[in-house]
Amino acid sequence: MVKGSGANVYDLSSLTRVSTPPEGLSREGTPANMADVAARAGVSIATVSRALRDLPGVGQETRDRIRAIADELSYVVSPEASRLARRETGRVAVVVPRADVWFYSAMLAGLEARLRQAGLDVLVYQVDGVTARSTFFRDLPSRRKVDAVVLVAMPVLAEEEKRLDLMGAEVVVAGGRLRDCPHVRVDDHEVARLAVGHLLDLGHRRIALVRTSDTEGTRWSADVERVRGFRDTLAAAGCPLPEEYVVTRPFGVRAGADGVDALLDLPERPTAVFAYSDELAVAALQRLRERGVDAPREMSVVGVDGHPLAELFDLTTVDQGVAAQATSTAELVVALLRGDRPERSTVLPSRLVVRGTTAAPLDG
Amino acid sequence: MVKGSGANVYDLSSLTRVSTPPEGLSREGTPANMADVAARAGVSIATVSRALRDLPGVGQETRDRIRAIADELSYVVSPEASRLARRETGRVAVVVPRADVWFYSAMLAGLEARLRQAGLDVLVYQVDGVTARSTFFRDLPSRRKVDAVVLVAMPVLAEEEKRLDLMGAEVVVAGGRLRDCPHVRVDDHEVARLAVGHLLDLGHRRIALVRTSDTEGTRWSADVERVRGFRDTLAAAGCPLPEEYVVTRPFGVRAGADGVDALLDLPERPTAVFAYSDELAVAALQRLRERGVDAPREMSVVGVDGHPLAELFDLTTVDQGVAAQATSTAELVVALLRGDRPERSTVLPSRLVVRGTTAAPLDG
DNA sequence: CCGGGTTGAGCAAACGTTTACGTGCCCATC
DNA sequence: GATGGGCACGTAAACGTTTGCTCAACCCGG
Repeated sequence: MVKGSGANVYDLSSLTRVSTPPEGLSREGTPANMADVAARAGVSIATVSRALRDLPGVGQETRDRIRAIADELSYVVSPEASRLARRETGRVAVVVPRADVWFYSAMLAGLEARLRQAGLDVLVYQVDGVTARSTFFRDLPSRRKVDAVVLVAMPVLAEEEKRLDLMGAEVVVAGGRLRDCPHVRVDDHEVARLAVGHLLDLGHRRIALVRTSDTEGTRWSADVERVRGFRDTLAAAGCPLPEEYVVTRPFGVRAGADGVDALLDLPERPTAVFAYSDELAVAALQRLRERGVDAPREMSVVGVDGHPLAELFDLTTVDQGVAAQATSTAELVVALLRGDRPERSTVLPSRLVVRGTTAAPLDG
Repeated sequence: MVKGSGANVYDLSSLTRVSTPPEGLSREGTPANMADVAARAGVSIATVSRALRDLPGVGQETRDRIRAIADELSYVVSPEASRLARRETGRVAVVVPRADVWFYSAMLAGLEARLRQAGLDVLVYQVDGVTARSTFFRDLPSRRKVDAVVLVAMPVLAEEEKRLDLMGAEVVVAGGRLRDCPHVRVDDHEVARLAVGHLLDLGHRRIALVRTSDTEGTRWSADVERVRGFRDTLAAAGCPLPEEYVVTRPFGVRAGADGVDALLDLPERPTAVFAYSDELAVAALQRLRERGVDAPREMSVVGVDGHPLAELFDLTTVDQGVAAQATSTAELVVALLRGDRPERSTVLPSRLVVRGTTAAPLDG
């Protein structure tokens, strides 16, 4: 307490309604302020701020005293006030089509874990369907609420892309790419090549693809590339690809089963199926079983993802390391917010995991 | 700049660094302020605030003009400032053990959807394991950041419960109950009764339970009640229950498989299994198949949840209406924040869905 | 013409921090 | 014994809204 005409430099009127701070937790109800802590410690608000944030310019003794008092009052800073003053929110929005689908929930889980470590809060936005998406990009509900937005495998129309600039936050893409946004993904062409290459190696020549559609006409990079990888790999091996071998079904738990049905009813059945995701593949396996078709003897199945179920069902799959993608994306976000100039584009490896649902075909 | 001596009441110095607002989006970079809008409209900040929030006291013409200008500048309020002033955050924390497990992700999805409708943002916290939980309750990282906290099926120690009061926000529980917190759940005793009752009706007498443990010693109400329901129903029917028939395995995708293994190796096998969740049940079915035990002929299986996989695998289950629980919880939160006095405790119905994995036992 | 009610709008004080600047004070240095 | 440089801390101006007051103008019936 250096200068000050009297002892009490901070007259009570400045202390937001504190008249006689009771012994307990400041005034009833409302949580303690910095002002309360400052008053008790007999220092200025500025000093409290510095002390609590480990900034220099505060004596060790004062610092300890302030700490103790803050603790006693169980004081925490008001994030609103703090962020208003420092112009950043400490929040990141994670945008997914829906939170209850494994791929997205796994991404969300990984992102949250890593971002939390960095002291950032995670806001979830579910944006599903074309209309929800267009409203999202029209209103940009996350504007000014977050420091960064992570779009998880979200297809975006060209005109919507333009509005990204208005977001007023770093935009990062996970599990695909979009415009010139920094992103983290796997090489989906390679994913398909791994899966189909494995089937070719086993001797398959009649290989089908089962995928789900967004039913919305927007092309998502991962989708496009995976299909292209499928076609390219077959073409490179000189395999014919009848159009009926590419089956698209609306997203849902039955998609894989329906896809298999279509394939089994074909005059010339494929001997192997490349399923777009493990969930699809598991559903496919189940339907095969129901129809008495033995996998892998009569039909091989390979999925994509690295879903826990794949292990359970002994499913051959291309693991795209969702957890790694999530962590890497989170790190990208953190680096951008710190003002670093991180690698703007990371392509993580995918890995073929051979299990029991693929084998050589019965007939050559 | 107190009382305006001239026409320009809001002199530029108050307009945060605006010297000559260019035609475009206010000053470069930084988003537009209310002050910018006010200046352009030639009105006071207060009027802008009222106009944009549909508060009375603004002429229709002025209101329209302000709206147009705000639109043109693509202005959005700063949530920090707004919330600092009105003392509420407009945010709700959803706390789950982990986001990548179906039950929690489905809850999260349902909560987000409904809360978003109400204009609330959703912050996710993953709090898994006993140490993470104790830190969570020690630091209460969500303090002052949210208006309400939704704990989703989260076991809490007695001493941790005490700290809930410090949260400084409404605390609501989904999928269970806790202290005197308002909550939404199903009757888990009834859930077990439905499942086991169904098996008894089919003629089973040797019925086992497979559950997962949190490995942490904390008892979660739903767990306790489900186990009790299981025991009570069997007891009421005069069924013996050897202790080996209650199998607990650590959480994970293998839990169901491991549980089944233990049961199959018993000298006297049960004829039916009540699985704690559909994921467990599906894993159990798979292991039965691998070991050549036919379900339901040699062993009936019933799960709990209403997981999409249950339909796919034709699994008999007790649907606990996760979506309904989520929605109902969200509505409870909204009502509490509005200051209503809603029903503090809602018990939603659960429903037995009979499918193909349960049948009469082979031997009486 | 007058008084009272209504309406539209501005003033300024919060809200609770952060931070660029000051300002004494102590101590080492020449 | 000045000089000057840290150090510890205080001052006050942001940060961008919300909201209780105040006030002028206008309308209308009497």
